[in-house]
Amino acid sequence: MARAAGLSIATVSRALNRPELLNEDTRRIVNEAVARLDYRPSVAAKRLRGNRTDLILVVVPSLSPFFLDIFAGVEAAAERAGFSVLVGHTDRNSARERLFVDQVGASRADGIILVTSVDLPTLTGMGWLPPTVVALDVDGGGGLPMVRVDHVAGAEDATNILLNLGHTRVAHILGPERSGMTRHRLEGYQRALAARGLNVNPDYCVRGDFTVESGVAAINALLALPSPPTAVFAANDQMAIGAIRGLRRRGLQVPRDMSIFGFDDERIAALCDPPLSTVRIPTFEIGRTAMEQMLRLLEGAAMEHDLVLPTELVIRDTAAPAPDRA
Amino acid sequence: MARAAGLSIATVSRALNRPELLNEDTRRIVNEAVARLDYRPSVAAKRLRGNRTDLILVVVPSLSPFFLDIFAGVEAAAERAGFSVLVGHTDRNSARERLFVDQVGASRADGIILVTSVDLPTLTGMGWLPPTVVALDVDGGGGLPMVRVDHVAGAEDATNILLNLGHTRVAHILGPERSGMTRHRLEGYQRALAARGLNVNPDYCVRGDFTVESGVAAINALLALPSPPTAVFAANDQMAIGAIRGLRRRGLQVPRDMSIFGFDDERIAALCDPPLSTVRIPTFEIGRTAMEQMLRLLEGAAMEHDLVLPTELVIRDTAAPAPDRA
DNA sequence: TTGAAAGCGTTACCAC
DNA sequence: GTGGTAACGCTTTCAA
Repeated sequence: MARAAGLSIATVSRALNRPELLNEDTRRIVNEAVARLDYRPSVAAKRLRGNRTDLILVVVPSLSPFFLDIFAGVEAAAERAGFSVLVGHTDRNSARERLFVDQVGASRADGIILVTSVDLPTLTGMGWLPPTVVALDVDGGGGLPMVRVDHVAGAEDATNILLNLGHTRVAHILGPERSGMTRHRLEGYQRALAARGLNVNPDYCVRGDFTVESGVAAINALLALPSPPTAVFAANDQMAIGAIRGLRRRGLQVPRDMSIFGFDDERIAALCDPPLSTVRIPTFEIGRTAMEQMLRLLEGAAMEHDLVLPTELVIRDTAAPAPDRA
Repeated sequence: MARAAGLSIATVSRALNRPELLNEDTRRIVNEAVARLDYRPSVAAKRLRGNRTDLILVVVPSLSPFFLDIFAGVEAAAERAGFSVLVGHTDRNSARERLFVDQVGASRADGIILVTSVDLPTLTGMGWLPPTVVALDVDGGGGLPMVRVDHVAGAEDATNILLNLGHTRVAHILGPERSGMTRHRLEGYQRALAARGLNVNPDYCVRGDFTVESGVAAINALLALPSPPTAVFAANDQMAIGAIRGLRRRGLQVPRDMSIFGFDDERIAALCDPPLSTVRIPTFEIGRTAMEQMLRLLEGAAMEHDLVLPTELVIRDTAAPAPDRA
């Protein structure tokens, strides 16, 4: 103990936390002793008293690059506030999710940020919940603080780009059934068409499952139509890339023969050939905002309980004017 | 406090930690009380006594997808041992790295896994160091426990594949200067050639900087040679993809007109067109092994101080027999 | 088999 | 301004 400094234990504590209360001399003495003994306050003891850990647990369903930027955002905001970030992933397993929540219950962390909860209803049904913020879930719910993104508006924007380029036959490759994301993105597509008085041709809505292969299959189905589209909005980048690949295999070029738009702005979108026009989800900002919400929650400050962040169009090289306009 | 269970504080503690010492009845009483009060032991208090946090800090230079699998490996091993994982990134900033090390010094975590240290020499020069494992650094050093990967052997294997396909004019696109990784991969390339009695044509070694663009530039330089190579081993996937792209722009096809080999097996390698043959770095295993080393370090158990993991060839579609053999 | 009590390193309250 | 001390919630001797 730093009482080898010849001073009382209380004084040392003050010197470290509220130096302004002390004599300059005493302060100096303490500082010297600290330096001499290479003394570091025990975080554990501080926690025992303060009942806080300055730790936030971020739980993701899977460790995909997509969540990396979210994490980066959380970390940025956390660091500024003196928090560190614990990471866990649930493997989309609801039991694991509950386990993590319990960890926080056991005061291993001050709060938990759930990036896309696996099973929100069960969670909110569990009597007590630690301070929780849900990020990126499509559907609101549970009355927990949320940070989300407007998939409908994003899809509408993307479709509008295609429409503004003069395309009138614009198809949509949907995501898997029963996914809220799929539903929202489809809705955005429909809205954009409706706003122009165009009606949705059911043949132009083909189902995929978010994989590259399903994109290839979808474009083949579209091409087999008596009157194929001239532009395609895919519900994610992978399927958009599949579409481009399918087109290329038939000797068709993007965007000369067909315009393509994706969604997500995954890393590969910028790297593929040609670079894909797509819709960016503000991942970093979602992470940052979620952490900021957490800080407010922890302080008991007033807060907006459902924050919706806008997406952003990323125009690259896969969308060109419609052929009759070119 | 669970002394509402009518028992002494010590008994409760025992019931939770060493139930075998107790009467079955008492044990039951405690369990009931625990359930009734939804009691959770305070981690903070436990730590104060035990002087450990059951936390491991993983520090990466940047938040790239590459480190994701490493993290997954660390987490897998950590979870099994009852540890949680804290994540930090240094932005390649040596001061930040020292900061994280200090965090551990302040007993916020029991140990630190440095995934590619920014500044190992400074660190080892800092008098005291917390339990530290270094993962993925190319050069050994500092006497710290290391988990590494054999870049030389990986590069040699890749080059040998090309050589075995009958190519005699095999070029290499190097990474940036002053990178240990670049040096090792170049060495592997040279070794493979030397083993066949081939000598290294300096024109066939062109410098890149690990970006797609530099790959395009490199392939252009190679193609401009009086006698261009028929196969290219690029020091990473990005440059390999750049090479493929450059080739395609000139109407050349891979692997028909040129064989290409990458290094790293990034996600994009499987997704690009055609899927890239490359060398996989066992990222998950590196993470797991590093954490296992950490566990040994913490226990003071005997351990190998420099573990080198093998790379793995991933044969996809970008390498074909040499033209005169086809 | 169980209970009492010391001690872990802080902070915060109250005296001096 | 500074020192004494209780309290935080646990583990771990030591006694009973």
